[in-house]
Amino acid sequence: MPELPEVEIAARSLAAQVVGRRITALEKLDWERMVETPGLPDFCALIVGREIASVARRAKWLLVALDAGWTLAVHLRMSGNLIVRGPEIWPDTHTHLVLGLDDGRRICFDDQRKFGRVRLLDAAGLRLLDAAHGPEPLGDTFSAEALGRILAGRRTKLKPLLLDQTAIAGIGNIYASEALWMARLHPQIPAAAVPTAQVSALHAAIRQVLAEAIANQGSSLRNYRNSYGERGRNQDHFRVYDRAGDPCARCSEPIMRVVIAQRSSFYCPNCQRMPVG
DNA sequence: CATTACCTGCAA
DNA sequence: TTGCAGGTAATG
Repeated sequence: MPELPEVEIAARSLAAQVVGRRITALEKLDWERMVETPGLPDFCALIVGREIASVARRAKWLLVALDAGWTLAVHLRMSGNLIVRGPEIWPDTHTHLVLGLDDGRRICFDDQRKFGRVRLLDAAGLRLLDAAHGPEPLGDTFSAEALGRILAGRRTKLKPLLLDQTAIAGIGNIYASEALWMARLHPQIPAAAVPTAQVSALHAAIRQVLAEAIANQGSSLRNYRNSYGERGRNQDHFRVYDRAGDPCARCSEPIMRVVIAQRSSFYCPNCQRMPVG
């Protein structure tokens, strides 16, 4: 479910509610596989008593910085949400991890499909997590030239490369299709075959699509909610994602759905042509 | 590169 | 009943 924009909104809405609060208890954990590291006794012992210093995002990871140098790293995967609830609301069957706070509220990790994961990392662990990901597409270092270097020499298809978190961080299945439509690039073009002018177009498209989605509070197709439990509205602005058969906004040709690297992909067969050859 | 696995729920 | 879902890791 959540890609960069959704995780960004989740981080912001969580920060607004919990920075400065102290974690007083691990009140519920009914899906132990959710905690990847450290082991459960250590996780519980280390997290209780920590104060929340800040909340940030790296790639699709939520980073909750705690005191004493620890960071709670949370990956929402397909259906996870971090939602802050008051003491009067006891969460539902999809709430698998609950952190009690010193003001009586709780941070609830809801996850219908149970793919979400958390890690409690020290500074070294955080550096490793960071180093495992490509550049932030909305960051200063992500230039058109930087994107060109990422594409150069790669024989993989363009869309799967956009989904590779070690190449570029944070892009998922929705925004890959959306950015390719905006840049008029066929999703199956070999990455190295993208013409230079189109590399610039793709760079701009990636940034525009992600920035628009953040401005719209993320996309809520099914499960996604911010940390207040509210839906995003970017799903009302998709140009191609989940719109097979609809007319292209540029040329009215019907949008196609194809499967590339085992993922649904949406594109306009007229606007997004493969170069000849 | 493709397949399978991890899970649950929903719509066709 | 089947297929599909915003992600990722582990296998041939």
